[in-house]
Parts: sequence; C-alpha cells; structure tokens
Amino acid sequence: MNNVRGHSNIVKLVSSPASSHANCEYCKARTISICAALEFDELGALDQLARKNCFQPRETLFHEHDAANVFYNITSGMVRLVKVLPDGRRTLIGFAMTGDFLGLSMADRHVYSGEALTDVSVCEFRRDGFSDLVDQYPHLLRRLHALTGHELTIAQTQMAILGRRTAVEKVVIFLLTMRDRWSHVNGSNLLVVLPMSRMDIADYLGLTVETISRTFTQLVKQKLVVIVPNGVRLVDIGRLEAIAAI
Amino acid sequence: MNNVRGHSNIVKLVSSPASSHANCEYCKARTISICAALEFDELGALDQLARKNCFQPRETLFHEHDAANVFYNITSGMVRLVKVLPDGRRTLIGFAMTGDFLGLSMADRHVYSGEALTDVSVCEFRRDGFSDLVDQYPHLLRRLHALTGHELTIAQTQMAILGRRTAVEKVVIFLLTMRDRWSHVNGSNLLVVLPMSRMDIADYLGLTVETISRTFTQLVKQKLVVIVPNGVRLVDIGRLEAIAAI
DNA sequence: CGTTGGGTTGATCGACCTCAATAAAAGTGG
DNA sequence: CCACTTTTATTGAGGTCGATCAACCCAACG
Repeated sequence: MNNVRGHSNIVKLVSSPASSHANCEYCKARTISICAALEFDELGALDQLARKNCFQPRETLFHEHDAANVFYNITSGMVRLVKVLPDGRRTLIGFAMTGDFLGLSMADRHVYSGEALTDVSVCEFRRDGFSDLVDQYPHLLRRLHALTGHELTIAQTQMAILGRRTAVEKVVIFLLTMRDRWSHVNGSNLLVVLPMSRMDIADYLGLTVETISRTFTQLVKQKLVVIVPNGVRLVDIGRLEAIAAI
Repeated sequence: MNNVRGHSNIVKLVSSPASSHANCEYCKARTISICAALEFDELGALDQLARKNCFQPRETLFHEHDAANVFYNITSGMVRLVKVLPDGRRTLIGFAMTGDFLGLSMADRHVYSGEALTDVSVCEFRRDGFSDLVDQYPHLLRRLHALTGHELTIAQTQMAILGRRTAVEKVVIFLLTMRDRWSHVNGSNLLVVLPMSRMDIADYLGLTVETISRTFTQLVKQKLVVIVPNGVRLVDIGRLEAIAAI
C-alpha cells in the first residue's frame, strides 16, 4: 500500500520518489485492496496512519481472541488464518495474500490467529486511527463493507464445498482457487505456489494429511498436475476444471 | 421493523398508535436488527422507505443470481437460503429468522435463493432508496457493516463445524444454535421450532436425510431430546452441550 | 551421523452414503 | 369424511470413502 517507513522490498528495488504517497504506486496491493477506494488526497491520510512492518515465516501477526488493536493490509507474502476448536483440533479458516485486509469486519477481537507462511510485509493500522479515518471517508467504509460482503460470499461458497464434495474435488477446487487468487496480483499462471504444509491444506479442507498426500499422488499419476518445489504445476486445466465443476 | 402499510399480524393484534414510526415499537425485530442503529428521527426515514410484505410457505422471496433490487428485513417467520451447485446438488447456506436482514452485503446479485418455510412477514427496501439512506446516515452503514462482519464470523465457524465433526455433533450443534438464535427474540426455551424438512437440515449440515433421521432417533433413545410436532424439545441440555463442546 | 519434522505409502476399520422397503403425514378430489 | 396420491420420514442391509494406525522415506540441521 505504501512504503514510507522503510523495510519494504519494493523500496529497495525501485528508486522511490520523495513524495510520501507516491510509494503506493509501486505497491502490488494498491489496486486490489481497500486503498483502491481512495482518492489521491485520501490516500495521503491513510499513508499517515500506516506503519510498514515485516514478519518472517512462522511468526504470528496476531493471536485468536486477542483484542484487535491493529489491522493489517498484506502487501506481499502469505498468512494462514488458524482457529483452534475447543477440543484442541485445529482449523484453517483460509490463506491471506497480497491485497487482503485482515480485520475487515472491524470486530473487537480476532476470531482466528494469523501466522506468516512466508516472508510477509504488511501495512499496519491502529484501530482508533483507522476507525476515525473510516468515519471521515465514507468511501472507505463502503469499500470495507463491500469487501466484507465479498468475504462472506466466499465463506458461504466454501461451506457449500466442504459439505458434499469428495477429497479429490476439494483438493482440485483448492488448487484452482489458489491459482485464481494469485492471478489477480501476478497474472494467470499454471504454477500454483503453495507455501503451506500438507497439514495446513488438510485442516483447511477438513481432511487428513494422508488423504491430501494420496490425492496429490493420484492427481500426478493421472497427469493432471506436476509437483514442483513449493507448489504444483497445473498440467491439464480442462480436466481439472471438469472435476471441480465450479 | 415498521408496520405502516398493513398486512401485519402485529397491527391486527395490538391497537397501533396513529404515528407512522410508532409501529416499530411493537416490532419484534426492532431491537435486534439494523433498525437498532437508528435514532428516532432516522427511523422515520427508514419507515418512509419500507414496504410491508408477506409470503406464504413455499413462496420464494428472491432467486439466486437475480439482481438484488430489494432487501428484506424479516419481522416474523423463517426463510431458508438455498444455493444450487453447478452439478445440481442443493446446499442450504442457512436459515433466516426474525430480525435477520437479507442483503447485508448490498451485493448486486443474490448469491442464494430465499424461500419461505412458514408464513413470513418482511419489511422490503428498494435498493436505490436504501443505498441513499445508507449514504445519509453513517450509523446505518456502520451497523450494516458490523452485522455483515458478524455473519462472516458465523459462516467461518460453520465452516469449521462442517469440516471435522461427526453427524451427531453437527446435529446437536445445529439444535443448540437454533435455540440460541430463537432465544434472542423469544427468550430462552427448551422447545426448538424446526419448520424445515429433514432434507433441509441435511443439505445444511452436509449429510443425508437418512443420517439426520437416524441421528434424531439416536438422540431420542438416549433421552437427550423429544420429538414434537414442528420441532424438538431439548431434555438434557447439559449432555447436549457436552456433545457440542462449543 | 543421529535427530527431527514433513511427506508418502500400506493395511485396516468405521462412519456415513447408497439403495431399498416401509411407514407416516400431508395434500386432493370425490 | 374417506379413498387416493404424493411427499416426507424412518428403518434396514450393504458398500465405500476417508480416518486411523503404523511404517518408512527424505531433507534439513546440529
């Protein structure tokens, strides 16, 4: 979103103008995240509020049940959203990536933990300041609301998927969805980057690690995908989409 | 919410004052729905916009994929939210009841159909007018946003439930959740009203009708619930909550 | 070189689905 | 009100997909 206060890879790579907003121009999240709702001068106000921060793999951005004092806009990397059930079982709510805003609903407390899967850079917003900004710029609340609604739709679709699908269908849908989400930031690509473990995928899809593993090898044997380091390459999109039947 | 333009059971039951807002006072949805965000004078504006309407069981309020020109605030009755998967399978996203607002996300199109399970009365709001009102009263957007966030949390919790729970756990969680939701409008009660069919419950929980039926009889044999017309009576809340382990 | 954590593979078991029959309830028309 | 159909619910028998338990592989790392 903006790269004012250092740490940003982008700042290091491109020669950034002196202006404090201008860095947003080079931010991959700029056009797809909440920032897209803002005019040039409003972006300046957001800029004032933002604090650039970085996390390393396995670092926790925030804990489930903790007070949500800070909201995060992810500018690069991937974060897993983890919820622990009362009986100790672990569930993954989802994976957040470039452009995703964590804290969309502006709820008082985090309902899941956020854990970095890769190097992650974020723009952090303190709750109070952000709340004031939202009051000041109705576009921003509109945008937040629209994005929350979108998330709600995604969650409801995911519910439907988890309900009555076979393991293969779930995994294929997962792969295609990851590709689509990644394409928003990086263009369409047959390479799906999967920085998370099989266990994470299992907990996300409501399956076991063993089943995920078996399903992957099954897809490989059928020449639908090829396993590569940190991900898979989709070989036969047509048949994959037929299986998913989205 | 308001009962201005006739048809309302409430209007027939209580002698309503002449004032056009005042009817909201007798509306069961008044304190728990979006209306709760509004001041007295703002409620008047909402009142202007609202059109009272009723639906009979099996009537469709709106169809999946249709343009969402009207939003609905349910003042009594129950509505099932149905999504049809590409392969023809049916999924229930949820059940909407008194106080629920359909169209929270203000998306362009409905992502599921709404079908009346009982006699349903609603306050209808045309999209354009409602959108203007939202622009006019920031509280209202805030409230909409908060409720959308709440729905999102519910959906994510439901995802977690569907993931890794046994049939018994799912059904028990369903029953307890229905009771809790109903209690907001009617006080705590051991009688859970279930106007939907077993098929509906099955499609909601990602199970088959047979499994739902078997699970119910199992719960009855264990003296945890008693089946009554149009619902169940919870007998042993303690053990039920232990099974749910929410 | 042993250790550790993630990933794969195999064998077995069980929960839930599927198919099928029956029962109960809710409409329908005379 | 009663026969009739249609829908919904229950119960049974058998099959299957994914979980469980267990062994093994492999790469990273001290």
